[in-house]
Amino acid sequence: MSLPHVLLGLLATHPRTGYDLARVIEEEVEPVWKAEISQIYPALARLRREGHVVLRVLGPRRGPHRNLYRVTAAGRRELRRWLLEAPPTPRGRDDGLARIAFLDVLEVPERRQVLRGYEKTVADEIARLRSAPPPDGFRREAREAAVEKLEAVRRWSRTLSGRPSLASPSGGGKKK
Amino acid sequence: MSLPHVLLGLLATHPRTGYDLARVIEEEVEPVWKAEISQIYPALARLRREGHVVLRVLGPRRGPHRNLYRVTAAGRRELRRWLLEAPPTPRGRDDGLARIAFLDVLEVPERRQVLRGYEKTVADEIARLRSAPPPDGFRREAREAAVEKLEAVRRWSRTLSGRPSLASPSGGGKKK
DNA sequence: CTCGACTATATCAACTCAGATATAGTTTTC
DNA sequence: GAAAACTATATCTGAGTTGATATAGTCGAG
Repeated sequence: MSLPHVLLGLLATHPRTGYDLARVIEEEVEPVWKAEISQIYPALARLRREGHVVLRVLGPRRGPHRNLYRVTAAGRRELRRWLLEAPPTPRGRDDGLARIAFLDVLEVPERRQVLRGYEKTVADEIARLRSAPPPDGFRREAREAAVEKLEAVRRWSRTLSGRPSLASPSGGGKKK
Repeated sequence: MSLPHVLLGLLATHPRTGYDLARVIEEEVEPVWKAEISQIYPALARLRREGHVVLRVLGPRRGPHRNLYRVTAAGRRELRRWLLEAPPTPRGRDDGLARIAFLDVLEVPERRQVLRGYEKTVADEIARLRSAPPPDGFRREAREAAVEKLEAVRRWSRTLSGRPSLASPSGGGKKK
């Protein structure tokens, strides 16, 4: 439900084409929200139907023709409304942690292997985000927050791996 | 792509009905993975078609009849395969942070308001997870990792709110 | 004894999301 | 000058996800 609002947010500073939006999302808002180009075109069409954006067709200066989208006053109102609305509780979906949750079914050496794999995935993503040029404004802040989340799970994962034995979970304690 | 594997993971310890699975997911694996009951029934049917679980119908001891699902050897193999597979890079989707990313379009007092709302959502979720009884085994570890993520964004958000002015992002610096 | 809560299965419509494919002009590289 | 890479729009299939609704038996409260 947030993709249309992300698009409105990006269009709020200056008008862009669908293709531009896809690039900006990938480069600047990615850890916080992502979308395939195939998702963006229908979303823009819908925003247009709802009167939140208007479209101007540009003659092909270079390359094929471009559809330039611009936010309307109604679009800005809708963006404000969404921003001030309370966010839903965070989506509970993390493929890496889901694997960790069922580590009991594996033997101890395999548990270590899974943890190493998880740490690598997280570390790679942190590296990718750190090496990319930081976006402007609060998009930069949001990205930093995303990095903080990743750093937190990395620290946690290292602590778990470093435990003398992964034989039994929760540090071996079984005080129920 | 992970829901079937989460179901296999839960069924690995003992057989359960679809309804049981929904309850366990909600209570124990929620911050890491979640699913509506309407998603679980078709997923079980598919696991059954694939030979990863088998079904036994129980006569209605109390209430309506129950369909009890049990993992097969093939199901355990599939679970192991998934566990040892490298996890995909974490899903980039966070409704709360998405709002933060576009804070520039608001006036400073409204920015504070949004941040307070975000902090409240995060704090509530942390409280909810802390107050719930901790699950067994690595499910507990996974939940703790999820809490660590939330704590990280909470710390980050408080730092941002505490800045003398939210007038310009990135601490007011504009070194491009 | 009726009402509401709980257990339990199941389906449906709508929407979101991912990946592939099609088309086509422009620019860059060898 | 041909091939590859880039800009740009668009559609389609399939899978994932949500929320609503239907059915029906049991149990406890009033």
